[in-house]
Amino acid sequence: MPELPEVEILARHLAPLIKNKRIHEVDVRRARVISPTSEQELKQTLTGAKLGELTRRGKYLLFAFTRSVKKTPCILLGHLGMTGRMYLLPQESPLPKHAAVVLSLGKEKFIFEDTRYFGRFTLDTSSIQNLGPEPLGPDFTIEYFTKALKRSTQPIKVKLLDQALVAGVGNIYASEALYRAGISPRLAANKIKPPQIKRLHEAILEVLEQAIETGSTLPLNFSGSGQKDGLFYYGSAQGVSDFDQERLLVYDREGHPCYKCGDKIKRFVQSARSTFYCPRCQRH
DNA sequence: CACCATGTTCCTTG
DNA sequence: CCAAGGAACATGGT
Repeated sequence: MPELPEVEILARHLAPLIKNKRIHEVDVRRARVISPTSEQELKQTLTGAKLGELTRRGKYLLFAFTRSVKKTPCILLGHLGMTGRMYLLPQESPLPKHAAVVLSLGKEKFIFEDTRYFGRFTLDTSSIQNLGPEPLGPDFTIEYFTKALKRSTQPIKVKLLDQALVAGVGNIYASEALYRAGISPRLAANKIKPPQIKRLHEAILEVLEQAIETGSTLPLNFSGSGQKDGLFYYGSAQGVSDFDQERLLVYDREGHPCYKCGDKIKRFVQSARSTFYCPRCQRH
């Protein structure tokens, strides 16, 4: 469930819960998620360390921590992949089936669970080196966006998923932003005219900001339940559907009427990912 | 059994 | 060398 807004919400939620907590024990249950860091290195580095700030970069979580001996601030990189979750449990609670890494923090334990194990929890920070600007930061300007789009012939929907263009947009919000901007997902990036680039830029900011704001005001279910993961952690006790219906205007709405014109929303595949759009509202 | 799924990386092709 | 496309990764839901 994790695109920028979900990761942002998670970071805000988790930050105060883990800050200044000492890591007493490190349990690596799936070595794949810590690679290329070795189990030995992770344990050696984290055991006894104290957690500090938790921040976000694109879809990545940056866990700052310090070790008592050397006071150099270090970073642990977290990524939720497609199905990752992070949350605290009471020390005595049973572990979830797909717990990948568990950190004992005293009375509680920090859980990184990930059914598909596509996520990461590693000391290797190389993957954030190639990220583009934060979409909600000062570097993501229309000028930057225009120049970057000019260099690509890829369909704009595919290009928006390129984390080197802008960091944090994923498959759901790419469709959502294009729908709001009224731009066809098939349009080549370098064919988009300035007025449309501006609209798309605005739409990206709008859709991400709105998702963060909405997520901030909801009762969230970070550890999940037996429930269908759906598209979010967002899920009140009552269920997810109402909220997602309001929040997502095109994604996963194939065959349903467009909220603007009533035409049927279409689905097709680009780079092996589903794209949803309204053929009438998004012609060029 | 078939197809689908929020993401990234690696390999191949052109 | 570079851009683009697709498969692989691993598990579960429908």
